[in-house]
Amino acid sequence: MANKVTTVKFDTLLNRAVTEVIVEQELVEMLHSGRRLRLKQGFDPSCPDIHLGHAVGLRKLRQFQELGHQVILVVGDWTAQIGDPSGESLTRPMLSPAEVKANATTYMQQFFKVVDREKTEVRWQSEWFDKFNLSDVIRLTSKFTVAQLLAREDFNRRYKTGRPLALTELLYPLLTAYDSVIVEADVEFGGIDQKFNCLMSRELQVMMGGTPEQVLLVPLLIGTDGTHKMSKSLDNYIGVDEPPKEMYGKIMSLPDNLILPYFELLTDTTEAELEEFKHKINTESINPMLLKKHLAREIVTQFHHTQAAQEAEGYFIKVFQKRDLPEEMPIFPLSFTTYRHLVESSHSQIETLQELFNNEETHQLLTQKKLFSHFHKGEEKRLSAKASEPGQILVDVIDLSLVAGLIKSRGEAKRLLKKGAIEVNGNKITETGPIAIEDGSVIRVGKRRFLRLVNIDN
RNA sequence: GGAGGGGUGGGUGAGUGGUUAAUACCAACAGACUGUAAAUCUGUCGUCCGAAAGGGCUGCGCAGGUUCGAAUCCUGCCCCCUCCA
Repeated sequence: MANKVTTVKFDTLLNRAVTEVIVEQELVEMLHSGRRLRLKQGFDPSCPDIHLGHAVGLRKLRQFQELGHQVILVVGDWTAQIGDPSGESLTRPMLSPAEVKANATTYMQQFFKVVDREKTEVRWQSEWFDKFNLSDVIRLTSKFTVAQLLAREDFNRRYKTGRPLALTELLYPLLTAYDSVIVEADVEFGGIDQKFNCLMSRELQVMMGGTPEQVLLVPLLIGTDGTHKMSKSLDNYIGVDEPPKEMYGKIMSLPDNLILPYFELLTDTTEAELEEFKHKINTESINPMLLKKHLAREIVTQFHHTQAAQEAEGYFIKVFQKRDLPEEMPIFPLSFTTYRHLVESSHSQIETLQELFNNEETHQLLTQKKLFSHFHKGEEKRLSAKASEPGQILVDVIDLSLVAGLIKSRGEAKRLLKKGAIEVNGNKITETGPIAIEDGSVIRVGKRRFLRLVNIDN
């Protein structure tokens, strides 16, 4: 346990991927005491997805666990109803208990990809807040002043700039502070943006006759846009639950200047290696792309496994660097026979179609219906099935792409067409109109959108 | 209770009766380039018809109204902010 641990280890523990420790000296003493510490980590179940930004703190938790300490995961099923004030979205719908529960399950499944389940205790706010009555609320709120709460930077900014600030939002820090009191937290973990809340916890703990928790704040991770902190609302995040290929690709799309911070905050790369990477980048003695691939492998391995990382890399090289087709892609199933039949007899009924495709998935069924109804609209749109070779059908690729959801609108399709962004079996398409398609033909839009047509008659 | 300000496309935010499908920026998408889904450059960015020129439709909190014509004016409603009490 803690007594075996050297000061050198503490140094990394308290410095790498850490912005601030309050109060560092006290935390060091605690760590040396040999006591099993209670590490509090809260989460808001209205937003159950964990991304790499969260992972920075969770990795830190994990490191503490490896020294034998205990994590207390507090499920904010009450604070979820208020909404995290930093989100600035007032109109967050209140979640039903069932939704909260479902979200919590999702969250934990991701949470335990990083944190050791064995050394984690899960507590729900409702354990204590369900019993709260008005006098409890008054007792709690009377301990703080408005000025104190407005000291929080984002409250203050919103107040000053005339943006909405709900009364309940001011309650948020008080409730999370109360959590700390109940779970008897020794150390609270959070991003630097949680600093205010954590400090409130300390104050309240003292007011209620306890010892103030120590606070360990980790830096905010910059998102894929390269400027803002990673967050779901900005859609610049990489989820820990994303498929390997997606995760790998998103990391490759990071601006090059994020390579080092990501290595530092999200991997176990040694300090020496970090220095080496830094040197190589500064002297331009390595193509940043290679380092980024290394980073992507590391991270995908961490959240999936080595093989997945290799496959993702293979995919990346094949599809994006070489611009080949991927081995697997979405499939558009279509009965060629039926297709011909319907195209030839323009008066076929949609109902007939429904019957024909009854065994297909609903979604596909719908899209196929649309495809055919489109052809039925105008005479000139009718295609001559006879003109095509056996084993082929004539299809307007644009229509097909629209139906399949590959392209959003006809307008977009036209624009893409003009730029040569659409290809079929490797040949660029430059105008609308029917094209001979066979079983297994591939439609590609841009670099990333693919569709393989499959004849279900075979 | 009183006085005033405001709600615009995914986001920020211009626009106060026609030249506005709506400035700008961001995001997004595509193309070129590239050993990166980096960077850079170029273009696109409501939707439908059309090869195109062009033409429909929908659209500026919600519902009505005035007008040849409304994001812009009027009425009611909903929501937000500020000050006074």
